Amino acid sequence: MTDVKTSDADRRFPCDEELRQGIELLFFAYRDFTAEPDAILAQYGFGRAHHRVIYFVGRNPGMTVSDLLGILRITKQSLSRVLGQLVGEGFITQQPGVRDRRQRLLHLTAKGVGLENLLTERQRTRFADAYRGAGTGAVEGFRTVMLGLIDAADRSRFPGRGPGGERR
Amino acid sequence: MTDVKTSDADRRFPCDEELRQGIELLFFAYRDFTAEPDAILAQYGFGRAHHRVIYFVGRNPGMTVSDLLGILRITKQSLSRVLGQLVGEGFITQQPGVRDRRQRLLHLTAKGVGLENLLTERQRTRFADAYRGAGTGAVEGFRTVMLGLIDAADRSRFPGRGPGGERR
DNA sequence: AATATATGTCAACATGACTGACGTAAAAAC
DNA sequence: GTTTTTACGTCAGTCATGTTGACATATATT
Repeated sequence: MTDVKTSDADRRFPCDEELRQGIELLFFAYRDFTAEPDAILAQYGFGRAHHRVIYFVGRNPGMTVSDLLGILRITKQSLSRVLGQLVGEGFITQQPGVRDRRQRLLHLTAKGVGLENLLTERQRTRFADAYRGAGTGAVEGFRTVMLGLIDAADRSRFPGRGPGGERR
Repeated sequence: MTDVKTSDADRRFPCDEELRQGIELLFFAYRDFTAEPDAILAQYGFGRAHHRVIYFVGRNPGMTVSDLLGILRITKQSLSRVLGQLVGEGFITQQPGVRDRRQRLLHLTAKGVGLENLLTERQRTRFADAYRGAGTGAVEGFRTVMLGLIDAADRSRFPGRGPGGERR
């Protein structure tokens, strides 16, 4: 295991400059990370919101509308328009849940999988390049810091390797 | 220096699961990172766009409108509305450049500094907690990966420590 | 003197978020 | 078995933030 140990001396108070660099890294990374898919989406008459829905439904097949709302943290009215378009244009299907027939379980269609791949491909490539250039130790560090930035309640969405996330 | 060396064996191809976790880490981190300031901004009748302007003007006093447009990557018409409000309500001042009198050099007023601190404070705290919990090695890794995600043209905005960023 | 640059402005439009109100079907509780 | 809660949907209106396109003005540059 890449178990770079973290001494107590390592856990000092970060200075203002470091913190602001973090803030800016996040801003620029997000800006550039979303730019390519946005350009593709525009050709379909879709926006970033559509990508998010397609992405998470692709990642969690059979998820409920509530699940999706919990991830996106938007209102059902906001989701409704976007999801409605995706269902209407045949990218996503809804089917009643078996245990609970009030639920509409969401799945990508073949067409939906195609678009998901097209969009996410760019983002995967961006991460693959960044990861490969950085090495696994850096990737571990990246993961640990990112988990620390995320609200504690949502850290459990990232199970697995490394103590960084679960602690605290 | 914290010079964790990165062997060639370390630079393997990341698997799909790792890449998707990266994508999701970025989504959740950005979502949670912006939530607190957004809530404060709403009380001022402002939005996230105002925060971005206040942040970068605070960080680069005397910057030009062009500089700001280059960072935000939005149109001047979009910026105009937001910047106009901030100037109109006394958070930002514009003064003609000395060398080039066409420029409007941007500065925060005392009121602007106050709001900037109020907003950015939350984000700094979030980063401080994440950094302290992770240790300096992890922070280095975070920085390296984030730089790799950012378009090469903008990496020079993050000078200094570590080889991770300048290479490539 | 002509051209390019830095900035601003008017107008129209799209996206994606919000609130509030109301409706329906199915599950859960009493 | 009736009531209540839950999951989901919908209509209507509003706001913030982005877009394009056209035009204006002052100052630098050629």
